[in-house]
Amino acid sequence: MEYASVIVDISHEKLDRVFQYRVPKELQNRLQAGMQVEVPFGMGNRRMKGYVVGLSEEPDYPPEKIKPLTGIVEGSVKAESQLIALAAWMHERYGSTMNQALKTVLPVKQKTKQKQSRRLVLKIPVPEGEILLQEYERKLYRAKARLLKALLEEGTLSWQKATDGLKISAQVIQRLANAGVLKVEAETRYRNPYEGHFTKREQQVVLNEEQENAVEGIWADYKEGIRKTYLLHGVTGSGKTEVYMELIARLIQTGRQAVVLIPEIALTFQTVRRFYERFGDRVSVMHSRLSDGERYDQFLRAKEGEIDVIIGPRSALFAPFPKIGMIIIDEEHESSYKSETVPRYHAREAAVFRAGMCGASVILGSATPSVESYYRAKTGVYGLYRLSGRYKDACLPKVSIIDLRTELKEGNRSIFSRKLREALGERLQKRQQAMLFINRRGLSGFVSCRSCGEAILCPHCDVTLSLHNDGSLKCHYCGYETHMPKTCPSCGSKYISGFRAGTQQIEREVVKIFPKARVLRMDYDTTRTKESYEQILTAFGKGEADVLVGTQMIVKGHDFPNVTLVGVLAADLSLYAPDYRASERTFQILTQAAGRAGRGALPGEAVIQTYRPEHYSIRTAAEQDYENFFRQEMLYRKMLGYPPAASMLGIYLTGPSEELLKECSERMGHLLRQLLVEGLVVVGPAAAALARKNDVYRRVIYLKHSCEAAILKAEKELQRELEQDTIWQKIYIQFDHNPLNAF
DNA sequence: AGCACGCCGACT
DNA sequence: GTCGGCGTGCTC
Repeated sequence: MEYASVIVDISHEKLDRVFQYRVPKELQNRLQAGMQVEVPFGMGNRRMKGYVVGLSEEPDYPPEKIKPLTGIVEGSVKAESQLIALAAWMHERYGSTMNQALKTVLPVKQKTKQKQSRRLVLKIPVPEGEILLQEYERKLYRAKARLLKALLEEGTLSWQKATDGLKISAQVIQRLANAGVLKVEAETRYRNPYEGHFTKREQQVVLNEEQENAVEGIWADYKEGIRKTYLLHGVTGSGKTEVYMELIARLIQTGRQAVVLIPEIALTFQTVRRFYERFGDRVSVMHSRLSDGERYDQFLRAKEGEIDVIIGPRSALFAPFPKIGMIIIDEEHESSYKSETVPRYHAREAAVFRAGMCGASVILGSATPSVESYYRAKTGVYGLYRLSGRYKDACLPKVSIIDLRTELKEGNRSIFSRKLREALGERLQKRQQAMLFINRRGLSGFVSCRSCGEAILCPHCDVTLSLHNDGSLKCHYCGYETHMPKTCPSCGSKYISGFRAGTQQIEREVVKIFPKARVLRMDYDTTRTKESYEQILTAFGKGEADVLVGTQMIVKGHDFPNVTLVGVLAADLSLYAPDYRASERTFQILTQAAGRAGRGALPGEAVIQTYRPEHYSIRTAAEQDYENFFRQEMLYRKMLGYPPAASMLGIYLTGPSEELLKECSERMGHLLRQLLVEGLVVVGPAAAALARKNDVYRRVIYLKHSCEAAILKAEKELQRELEQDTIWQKIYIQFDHNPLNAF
């Protein structure tokens, strides 16, 4: 193949296309798609890196204008053509440049890291080397002679020493390597980050009837060549992992590989151990603590066929396995599966696409499935299996809902209800542990009434209005604006204010009431580093504290058998996030929180305090009734045209000038409203939830339509319009399909 | 993105 | 007359 199609490593729309380069003869047998190359670019022929996305015999461009590429980037490897196709899909679907898509998909090794960690090893017998050395000296091959001499003396030489100390160029090393005189080896052989911690154990796994049913059902489909997506809906502790492992064990027998995606936070010692004990070192674990180099090594192992299973966060999806048979996404409802940076891909969607290419099945597991996935399962798009029993007879905790309005009426102004205070005292006396959880995710100063519990909502969007410093209330979806009222619009009470409560206050309050209690606090302030996060959890697990106070992070991950009480301080807080997914998140977080109590032999109890005890997501979470929650939530989504009842596209506009951005966003809103797409709803423009970040202003427009094809059509047409005027080049525009979080 | 070409204002 | 402003256009 004489010509290579290259995407240059500059993320700019104007350069987001392939450029052809001639492949020098000596590289023609080595160069493959997916590799990184160095090319001369532009009139100054400045050296750029780029990705090879294709090779061809014939040029598509006047051959006399085609320049030769200058080299292959050290350490770059051939990618599965699948991964390039996946990048192309991401580029298309999420509107990133091809370069950005390739960068997220292809493993790249840090050049500096590699140099230090490589060494040269002599590969021929010493006598033979000495003869060769004489020949080199005779022919005045100075560099080769110098290198060979050093190797004959030392046997091995670090790359660093050879290049810097002996001034040997990479080309000379390459040539000697090709001649078989030496070999370049990675100093640190593939390191297995968990090696030695666990041993594989042959174990008799006994599945219960529901687990058996799921495994046999999915496996029967698989054997018949049916590939689809399944939802495994199993309550916490019902043994989803056993189902995954059994399926993986069978899959491996057929010579295929499996990818297991896990939210970073759930990637604990316990999870990892179970996989190691079952599959031994044929498993690789990706971990945020792995350096880029180590991550790359794991990918290399996958490529070389040294492993069958890879476990990791969403990026593990890009493991270069030759033949994936199953992709498993555990806790599929977790928002960490959606990338927060361009390309804003969702691992679930990307997994389904990749599975389609390589003939794999996808298994989504969750105790509280996302509304989208459950909707698809209900409508028959996904297969559905249920696990309803907790094993070892552990029973679900007893949940009580406390109405904080009643507490207020009866004179209790404290953040603890009488019930919670009593329960807490009881645990302290019995030397059991308790967790206090404050649900303050995505809070941006909403206003609620302490008397009736109502929050002030946007009359158009049904999400909470945000209180701004100037005293105004604004909607982050449509831009509606009003003044902060003096009294509650629904009941007239004057107990109305922005809600302020944090983990520090709770900690202080606990110590005030129970001076002897040992309290640990876990929130963004106390967990700046990854280590402190684990330290706190370990300390609490060892019983070094009686009470753990924290935000969302305490309800995910670790099991604490001695915790018998979970208190949710204000369950409705997350209901007021300015975001249509607020109810769904509240249900999920409350279900998870309640599930933390009584994981061991002792029975558990959960106390949920709220101003809105009648809200369906709080009620159904207390009853652990997903089905009922889903029914009510779908009604709401249908009524207001939110996903999955409709399709939604977030258009994010950012720029340094507030006026220009405002003008552009208004012009875009106008353009969109003039598009001839029937039934298209244009919401906004409005200031983003985070209206300014690092002095860059942010605005949003949302598109809604009952049919996704219409949204895609509108997006295409908008993009065509945007090319007509250079004004759009002055701001940044991003597209986000079915956004999960407020921008 | 970066770099050259090019066409107008204020300066040794 | 020249130096330098940044608008426009191109990059295999």
